[in-house]
Amino acid sequence: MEIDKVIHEPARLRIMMILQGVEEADFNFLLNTLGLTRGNLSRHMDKLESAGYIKIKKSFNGKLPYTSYQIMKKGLGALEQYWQNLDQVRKGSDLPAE
Amino acid sequence: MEIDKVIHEPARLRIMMILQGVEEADFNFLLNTLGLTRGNLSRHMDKLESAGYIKIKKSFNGKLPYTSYQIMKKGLGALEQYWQNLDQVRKGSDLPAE
DNA sequence: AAAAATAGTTTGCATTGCAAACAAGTTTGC
DNA sequence: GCAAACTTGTTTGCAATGCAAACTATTTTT
Repeated sequence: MEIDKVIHEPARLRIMMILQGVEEADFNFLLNTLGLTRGNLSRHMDKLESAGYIKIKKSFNGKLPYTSYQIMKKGLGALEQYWQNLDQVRKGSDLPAE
Repeated sequence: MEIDKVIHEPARLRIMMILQGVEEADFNFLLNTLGLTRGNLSRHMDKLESAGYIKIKKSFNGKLPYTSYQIMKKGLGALEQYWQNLDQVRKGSDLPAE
């Protein structure tokens, strides 16, 4: 049993928990909600996209760029698995000779 | 609410969960149980000691050095707090405007 | 038209996890 | 009895990562 490092990072875990509950969320919403710097948020989203956990949707809001994010099936599955794995650790049932 | 990075590292979280349940555990027991390298384990234990979460007890088993570890009150508290914080994240109740 | 704001991205640094190399002694084999 | 191999850890060095400052590109304000 391996803890998923992509999800384990607290900022990304929070992002995944947010995305799990909504249709989609945009850059500024996440920024305000999480209190990260923009650079930091940008990198985290890249990482989540590289893992195939979210989709980045770029468009324009009027003339300004507008970026929003959507969790993907793979991301939902990974998130669920993550919590299950953590439950195992919590119960101690990840140790041999239980 | 801040996730405790000292505990958050999966290897150290497992170590803390083990130490929580026993009087004390020695180096080789942790080594075999967790499947880390010796160097890696040594560093993790240093980190936990620096945080004041465990006590390192050095003695001799016959003529060979023998190192064992014991969780401290501060460590127990931090571990409990850690799980509480993670529960908050899980419930989404760490977000503003809940 | 210059200055400030918006919306992100890229770069660079400091920290950290990890294993290889090292240290210090002990036991085994010849 | 001494060299080789084992035990028990620690230290060193590298690669990856989180983080914020600096940058890009465009738009809005003054």
